[in-house]
Amino acid sequence: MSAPVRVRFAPSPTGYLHVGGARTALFNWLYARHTGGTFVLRIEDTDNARNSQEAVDVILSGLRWLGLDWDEGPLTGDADGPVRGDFGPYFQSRRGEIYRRRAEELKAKGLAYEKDGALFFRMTRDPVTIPDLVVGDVVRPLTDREALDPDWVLIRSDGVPVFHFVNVVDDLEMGITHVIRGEDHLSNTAKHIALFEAFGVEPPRYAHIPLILNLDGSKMSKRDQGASVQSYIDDGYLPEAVINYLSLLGWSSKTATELFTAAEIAPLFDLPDINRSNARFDLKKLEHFHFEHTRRLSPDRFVENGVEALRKAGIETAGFDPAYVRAALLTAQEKGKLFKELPVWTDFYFALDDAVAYEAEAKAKALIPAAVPIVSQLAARFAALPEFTAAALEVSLKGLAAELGMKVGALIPPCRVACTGRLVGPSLYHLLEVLGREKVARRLERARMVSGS
RNA sequence: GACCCUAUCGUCCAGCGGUUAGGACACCGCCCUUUCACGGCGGGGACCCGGGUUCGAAUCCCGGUAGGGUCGCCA
Repeated sequence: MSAPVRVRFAPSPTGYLHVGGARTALFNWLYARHTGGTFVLRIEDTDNARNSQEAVDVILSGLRWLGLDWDEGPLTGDADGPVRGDFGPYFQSRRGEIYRRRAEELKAKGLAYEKDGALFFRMTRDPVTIPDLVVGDVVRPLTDREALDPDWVLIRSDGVPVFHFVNVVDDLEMGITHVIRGEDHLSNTAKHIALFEAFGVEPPRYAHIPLILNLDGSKMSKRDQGASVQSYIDDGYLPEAVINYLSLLGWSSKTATELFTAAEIAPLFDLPDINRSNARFDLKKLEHFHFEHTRRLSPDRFVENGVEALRKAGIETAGFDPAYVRAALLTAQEKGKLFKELPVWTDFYFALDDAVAYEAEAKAKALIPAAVPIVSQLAARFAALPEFTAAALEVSLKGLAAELGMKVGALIPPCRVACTGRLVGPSLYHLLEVLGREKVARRLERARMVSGS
């Protein structure tokens, strides 16, 4: 029937991957996976001044982090490096010969002419109808400015071809069937369609997706909260959370659940279901998805991410028993915090010589003279426990509270601060079990002395 | 200035001529609870405005308004 779908993500290597670009890549990826088509990655590095291998690497690593694998395109940020696919080069900076050939074709057809050293395209004066899969048919007449001089530059006087030209030539040469891109390109599509017609070929199908704006409705620029994919990596978000959240910006599964992985979304995803209105970026909801996905994460991956997060915070876990590290980190999984915050929740497990760093407020509140008898009696009871388990510890602590005629809530803070240095943290009894008899004993003893002084 | 797109709770979505306008996030209250959370229960909160069409409009049409986008020898 219809030709196999070929879509592409064509970022310009500006040094960072914009969240809007990430969603464009995601929608292209989803459509390719939905249709069994091909997802192409092409680097639009015509603007030599700001191109570098590092800038391309940022794009590649961002996409890889998100799990958006491409079927064709560069394997590294090196424009002359290894690629996959038969439609290369995948860097526009390496496609000069193709652009020259296509420019000659237009000149031969009388549709392009030179003026002032630049090559101009003889643009149609008639309104162009843009059939869009998302918005419907859009009729784009010339604006008043354009009407003054409808022709536009294909190749600048310095010999560098402009975006509209290379974009169309590449889509044509690479056999792109569906152009899924931001709505900011909608008006310009008239130029692109006119060019395809000049080449005598059918334009691809277009799907212009709405933009992502800041929460206050302003346009999202580089410095805005959440604009860069790198910020999610740095803050320790789970990529599946970012994917999940982004997929729901402008698209809806129309099902009861909103919690999905990219692989689960692909079968449900289709172009006509995409919204027409812009969406605002709400970090709170992203955090919600992070929470949900984190709780569902396999223990192995959670521990792996956790160890890395601790390392970034300067806490080395290599010197500890792997089973201990694993058990320690896992007590924090249900909290669903960003991995950047994980050190605050688990650093006490790795305090050298059990010299727990007491948070000022926690110490002032819990490690006071009144805590001395509590801490020493707890220490005595814990020491006598046959089994050092969460369940036994709970019974023990609650039993002591009852005997002392005190509320359980009065014993908790001294014990928690003694062992963790903080007033909040993982479930107390579980954390005690993981720390183990020796560490808990040493920490209680130290807290007893600190409280008495 | 011209042209294009859009318009449902604070936010993201559902709705596609007849619904008590639904869900999620956020927010508020209560319960549970060793802290913070989780969880459970409950609550407040929206169809931008004005005209049409229709027996009947959130849904269709027109206008206005507002927001966004485009009109480069930037991408």
